[in-house]
Amino acid sequence: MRTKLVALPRRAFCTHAAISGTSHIARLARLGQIDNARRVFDQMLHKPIASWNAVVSGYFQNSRPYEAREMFDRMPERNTVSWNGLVSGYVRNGMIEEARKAFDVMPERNVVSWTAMVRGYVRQGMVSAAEVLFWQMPEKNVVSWTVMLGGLIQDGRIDEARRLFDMMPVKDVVARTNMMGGYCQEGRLDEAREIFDEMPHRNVVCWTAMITGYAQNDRVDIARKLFEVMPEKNEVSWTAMLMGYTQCGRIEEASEIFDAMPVKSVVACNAMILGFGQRGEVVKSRQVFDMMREKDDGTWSAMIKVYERKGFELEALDLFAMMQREGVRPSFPSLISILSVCASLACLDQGRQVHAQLIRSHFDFDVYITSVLITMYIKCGNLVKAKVVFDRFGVKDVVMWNSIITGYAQHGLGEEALRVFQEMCSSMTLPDEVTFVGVLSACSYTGKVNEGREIFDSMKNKYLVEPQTEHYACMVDLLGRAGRLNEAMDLIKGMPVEADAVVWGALLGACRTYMNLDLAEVAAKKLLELEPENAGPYILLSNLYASKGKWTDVADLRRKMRSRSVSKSPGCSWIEVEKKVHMFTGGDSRSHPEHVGILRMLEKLGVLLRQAGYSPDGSFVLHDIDEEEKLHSLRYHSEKLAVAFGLLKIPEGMPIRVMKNLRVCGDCHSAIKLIAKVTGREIILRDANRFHHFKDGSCSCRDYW
DNA sequence: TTAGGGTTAG
Repeated sequence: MRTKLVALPRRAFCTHAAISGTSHIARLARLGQIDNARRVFDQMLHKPIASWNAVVSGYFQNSRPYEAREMFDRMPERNTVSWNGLVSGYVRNGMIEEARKAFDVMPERNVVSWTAMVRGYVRQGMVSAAEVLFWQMPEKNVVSWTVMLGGLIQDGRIDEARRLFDMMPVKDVVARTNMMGGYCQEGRLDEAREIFDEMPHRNVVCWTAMITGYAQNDRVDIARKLFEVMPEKNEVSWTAMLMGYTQCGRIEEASEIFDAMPVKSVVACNAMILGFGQRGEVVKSRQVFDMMREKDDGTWSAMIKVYERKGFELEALDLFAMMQREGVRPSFPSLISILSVCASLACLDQGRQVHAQLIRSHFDFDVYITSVLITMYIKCGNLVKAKVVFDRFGVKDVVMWNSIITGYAQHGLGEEALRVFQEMCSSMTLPDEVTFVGVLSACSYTGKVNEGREIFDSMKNKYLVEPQTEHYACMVDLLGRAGRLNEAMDLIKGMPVEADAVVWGALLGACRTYMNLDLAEVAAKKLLELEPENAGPYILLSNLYASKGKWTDVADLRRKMRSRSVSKSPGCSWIEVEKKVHMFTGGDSRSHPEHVGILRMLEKLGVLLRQAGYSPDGSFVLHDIDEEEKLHSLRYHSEKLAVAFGLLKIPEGMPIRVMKNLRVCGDCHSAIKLIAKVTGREIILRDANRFHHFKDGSCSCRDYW
């Protein structure tokens, strides 16, 4: 009697402890704390199979498949759940072959094992393999049918999916929601709505799916009506509604939804950061960001992206540094964002660091991120490194080929670009419209008129790529640079689509080079109609008037600009020194702490340049100001300030890399050529359009830009 | 402790 009394609670205690240990492990693993989960497991005296299974699954859930396998191999005994955990764990980590091996050797299979394997093939996009397995299943339940249904939908085989759906012996909410979502994806809202209306029972998930369906298909107002009447809302449904508004640019309403949400989930906050960012309300984005107590990787990358897109590159970089200080390990999406920041800001040192992180996280085998990486190296002016990364990558896709072709084009390496293009074609990768923009601009930068013409013609005939305005713009540029202005004008007249600002801009640029005032006025007039707020055409035209000494016309233009409140966007240049970016605006060096040194360097250069026979070219200054003032404003152009600072700071033998937000001015171009000569330094300047490699008194663009 | 549906991001 006594033993019984004692034994019973003891056994009850033991079992209870074991169960709670197991569920504790599972909970920790779900929270991403797999190492703590492992500690709990190690401390357990009695380890039931379930606890082993929980640890194995936990490792898989946290993307540590090798440790999961090690635990599995060490298990004293295994049941079907253990084997199923192994199969589904491999599936979850995209290791389909491993999953299949485990599936083939497992001693006993049940519906779960089969379904996990079918799901694995679906996840890999191997839908036919999934179908084969599905029809071999000894027994199926609603879940297995639903997995197969999802596979067909994912494959875009929506009508086949419907046939399968009709064959299902039992349909529950999940299956119906799947079918409904499939129709929504295809834009077949009526069929989706029919399934929704005929559902015997609806839950939050299917209401949300229907709302998303309407929102994604430009029916956000219908979505809102459903949202108002749905019986129960959760964070996800609020977020879906919010997204519906942000995606169609209705930020006011998105913001209202956001304010009304009882619980502001991380996802909703992230969406709102991006939503405000879209409209350029960067401060509001930041307010949401600062308000969040809990942030995920998406939060950081959203805020970084907003900064990057809206031209707050330094803030983006600061935030990335802060993220790392707070110990947040950047994962795939934020690394992509920050690589784009590095590319647009051209901070090579930061970019290199990110590259190292990619290698450490094994992301360097991804085609997509590698293309971003190549672009980053190119935009930082490090073509050699870009090519090394490119060559090392195995099977390349169009985007990667495009990155390197466009890169060569921007650096003025026309021959190389064309060679890579040939290589691409013989590698059986079909060029797309982006490829041709790269190839044609390569021809244009190197003056290969005939090659360009041939390629332009082959686009349609050989590669079945319809030329778009960008391609016409390239051709206008190509002909225009070669001085064939009338041919360029004829091409524009013959365009099947309306010429846009880029096309007219190309013509205007060529008119500037060849001093053709008549055509310039035609192009500029068109441009002022198309983009009245853009300062570019005013400036080009006024430079043209100025260089012909027509100061009354210059004054007229300036009056027009003022009355339409158009202002010249201030030119600025920057340079990275020891992982810090230094920004300079024209005429203003005083804001920099080392302005005294910079001015002294400029004085010194001035003497050296005059000795080398340099005379400043005042035609590049917009205003009709007196000669001396003009020369003064030339001397302090932002690119010159940045170059001077680079000469002070960058060690001898290292190239000086300077970036500018506008096109380099002609005077600076000739000055920097000479600076490269008299100082014996290599200077790489990235302007808004392309790269200039200055060495020994000449530039890689051969004065043709 | 193992298999299915709705929200963000590149």
